[in-house]
Amino acid sequence: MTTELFLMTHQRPRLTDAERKALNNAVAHKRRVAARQVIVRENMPLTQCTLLTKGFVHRYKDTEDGRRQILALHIPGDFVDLHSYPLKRLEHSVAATTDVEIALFPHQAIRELTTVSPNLTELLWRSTLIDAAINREWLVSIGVRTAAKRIAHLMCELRARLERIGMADRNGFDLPITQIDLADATGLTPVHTNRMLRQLRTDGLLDFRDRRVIIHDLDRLADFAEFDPSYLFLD
Amino acid sequence: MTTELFLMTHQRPRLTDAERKALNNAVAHKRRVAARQVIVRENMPLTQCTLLTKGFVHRYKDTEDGRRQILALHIPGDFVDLHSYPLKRLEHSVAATTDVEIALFPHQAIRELTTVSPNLTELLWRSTLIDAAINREWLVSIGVRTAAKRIAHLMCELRARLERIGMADRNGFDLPITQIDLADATGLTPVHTNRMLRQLRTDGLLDFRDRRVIIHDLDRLADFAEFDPSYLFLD
DNA sequence: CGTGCAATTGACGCCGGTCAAATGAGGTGG
DNA sequence: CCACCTCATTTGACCGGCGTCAATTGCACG
Repeated sequence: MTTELFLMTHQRPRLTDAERKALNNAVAHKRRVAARQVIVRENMPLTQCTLLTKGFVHRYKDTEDGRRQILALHIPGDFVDLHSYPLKRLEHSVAATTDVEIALFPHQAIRELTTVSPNLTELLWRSTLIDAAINREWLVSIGVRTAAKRIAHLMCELRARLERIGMADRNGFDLPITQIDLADATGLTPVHTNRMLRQLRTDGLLDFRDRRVIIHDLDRLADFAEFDPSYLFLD
Repeated sequence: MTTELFLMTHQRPRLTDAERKALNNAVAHKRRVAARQVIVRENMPLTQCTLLTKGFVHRYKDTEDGRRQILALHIPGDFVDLHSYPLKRLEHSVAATTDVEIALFPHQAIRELTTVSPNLTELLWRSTLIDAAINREWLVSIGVRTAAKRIAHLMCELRARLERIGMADRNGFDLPITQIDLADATGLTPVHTNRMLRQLRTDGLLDFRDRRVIIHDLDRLADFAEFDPSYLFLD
């Protein structure tokens, strides 16, 4: 089922089988997109939403002086731009990090869902707000945490999110992004990101190489990063 | 009308008079809160939402090492914690910046609104997502902008938002926050914030003193800050 | 085998943080 | 009405984390 991972990560409010089926039926069609291709361009009028079913996607904003801030990293099961339904456009862009598979939901179909089921409305709404909570935690990271802790914190977050869809365990996970992506997500330079990764590796906290994160002692890493997952609303 | 400023700042989707009235009737009661008092505490179960009708409020998170990151500044007409309706708790705290007046909406009343009116649902949902868009723009600010530009950008944002509710014009606005608040919002230290304010003043871009922002040339300020208001969805 | 991009490392510089102290303004109690 | 306290603002001196610049290495791919 296309929406399987999404529903797996959103346990509340509880849905009836009819509601689950209705959500799944709202898919208009599916698409594949190649790595590094732009999926949604900033400020373009939108009429559908994107659910990520396979691969990784990132949301980002380019600045005048050629810098890029990554605003979010999305994993399978994430409703990447559900917020385009009430907003009708996005103020940032979305691109495929890896080769991906996506499912498209016409805004009109979502509106019908919200008309029929307040329960489903609440769940979809909630989903967009958990994304916002993650945005805020990143604000805290970039605002007050040191470079090494920012990276460590992000890794803890990704691990927790990936674990829920069966793509991570306590010892690590595959992370198909570059150090440049990681730098743009944490507000650091690639050079300094590299140095901090080396330090984290030397300290035995984290080993990120060849697109894979290896964690030797998750508790110690979480402790170092001051990671408290309550902002993820994992429930 | 309690919801007057809120409706003034959310023009779409268009509401019928009945919908406006229904929203207004969802207010359970009003309260005053003194400056610096906490209104919502992190992770406490919530059963109602807070609409700010008078004064300023901020959302923030404290870190273990005693630092504070301000996540949002709210002005009259803002639905400060509407996101608590789908989330049932907040992962951050909310406090009164000044003496404030607030109106409280029980979650149950909001649920009834969403059951009755998809239109109203979309508007409320949209409101929470505009807050999220502002969070993301702050992420860009802290992630890639220099100290002076961060401050200038925030001032442009606040001016634009305040103008819409008649509390600012092109020449400036009252801003009842301290330099410490400003520092915590921009991810800077109070000392450096003070230095940057002096520089902005010297450069003739911005004069923030005695709780008032004076702008001599808005276009020049916006240009310096690379301020593009599209993320505010002002319409 | 050349091309291009990611990863890595060293040298150096600067933006913004830290520390410390002075000034000023508002509030409160004697 | 003044003494005193508290907190915001301001400034100077110094420091360090992270950025900048530049070069090298490694790897994938055509």
